[in-house]
Formats: sequence, C-alpha cells, structure tokens
Amino acid sequence: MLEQDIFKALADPTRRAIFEKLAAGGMNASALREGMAISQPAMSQHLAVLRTAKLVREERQGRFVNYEVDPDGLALIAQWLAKYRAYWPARIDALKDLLRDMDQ
Amino acid sequence: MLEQDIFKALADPTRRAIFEKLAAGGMNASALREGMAISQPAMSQHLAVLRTAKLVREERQGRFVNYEVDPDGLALIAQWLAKYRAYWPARIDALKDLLRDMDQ
DNA sequence: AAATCAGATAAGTGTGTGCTTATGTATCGT
DNA sequence: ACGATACATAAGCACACACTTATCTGATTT
Repeated sequence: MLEQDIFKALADPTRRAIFEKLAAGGMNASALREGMAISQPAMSQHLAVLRTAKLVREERQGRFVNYEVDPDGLALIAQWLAKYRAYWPARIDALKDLLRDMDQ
Repeated sequence: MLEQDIFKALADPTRRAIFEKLAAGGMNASALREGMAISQPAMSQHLAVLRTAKLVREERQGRFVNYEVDPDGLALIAQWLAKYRAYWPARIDALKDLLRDMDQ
C-alpha cells in the first residue's frame, strides 16, 4: 500500500467513478458495470488496481465477488494530506462545517 | 482546478517530491532542482502540471520565479476525502482531529 | 547594446497505461 | 458430469506521459 499506488489509482476517472459507486454500498463486479459502458475485463483490471492501492477490498461469495471500500487507502490519503495542514486555507471552514454536520 | 488534474499531478513521484520540497518553504525553480537529478525543462514541465492542478502557484520576482504551495489544490483533496468520511477508520480520523485543533 | 541568466516552450522518443479480444479458472444449476 | 455464470488473466494495440535536446522569451548586468 504505497502512496504511489493510491494516487495512480485515483488518477483515472473511471476508477474514481467505480470507487464512488462502491462508497454508496458494496456490490459485485457485475453490478458495478451496470450503467457504466465498460467491458468485463476492463472492470476486472480497474478493480485489481484499486485493490492493490487498498482503496477497495474483495470478499468472495460463491461465484460472485463482493467489493467494498477499504478504509486503509483513505487513511493513507488523510495522512498524506495531514502533512500539509499548515497550508490549508482558512476558508476550509466549509469542510469543518461539513464534518460537523456529519456528526449529527 | 479539476480532481482529474490534482490526482494526475500527484501520481508522479517526482512531482510529489517537488511539492513536498515546496511545502517546507517557497523557492525558485533552480533552487528546487538542487539535489534532485532533474533537467531544467523537466522541472519546468512538472511545475506547469502542478500549477494547472492548483497545487502550486508562481510569483515572478525579477528574472526568478518563486514557487510556493497553493492551498486551493489541497482544499480540493480535503473535500474529496470528506465525501468518504464514513469509511475513515476511527483510530486514524486525523483530519477531523486536526480540524478541531485549528479551531483553538 | 550585447552577453548572460532564469525559465518556458517545442519537437521527438521510449515507456506506461487503458482498452480490446481471447482464453482460463471457479462456482453454480440441472 | 455438463453447461452456464462470474470473474481473472493473457496478449496486443493505440495513446498518454515523462524525459531528452534544442530553441525561445524575458529580465539583469556590464
């Protein structure tokens, strides 16, 4: 789980879309493809990249493979970002508000 | 300033190194090259990519161009990350803690 | 004005990446 | 056991990307 893998994985818009879809709830690879205009091998390859980056993890269920968000990858981004907290703008208040709202 | 630009910019290890160097304090392109085994055009091209991503901003000073971290790009990453807050592991909820610290 | 210096831009090249088609590997249903 | 289903892997191809050398722009110095 390297920074390198994470940022490279997220550099592709299709993979970000897949990740975002999974963030709304785990599902198998076929379900992920629905409404996405992407071939089965392409999806499988993208999921492999996301897995390597620890952004996603799999769990085999019979002949399906259920995928879900892996917090490890996100944690690494948070850590990377934290290194530069000195530069976060004051108007990041929006983010603070967002986090406060999510606490309710 | 698109997500696309940010993640692509950070997907390159040399650019992350440049960014990290600038995070320690602004400096011009020549100073950035010191100890980095990178040609002048390559540095210029990397800086252009970081600029497009709003991760870095320039300020011309005579015949030098001083570069420094641009908070805008970092803010965008923070916002992207915040969308997936539900998945952050409790023990590494660093971003939230840091934001709390900033409230003091 | 001319030479110099900091940096940007242009054009070409090798490598990486995301796709495709084809095939392989498990698991399920009958 | 057999075919079907869900997914992974292999191999090839077109394009993107990071580098190179060469040149250009703009500011400084003498």
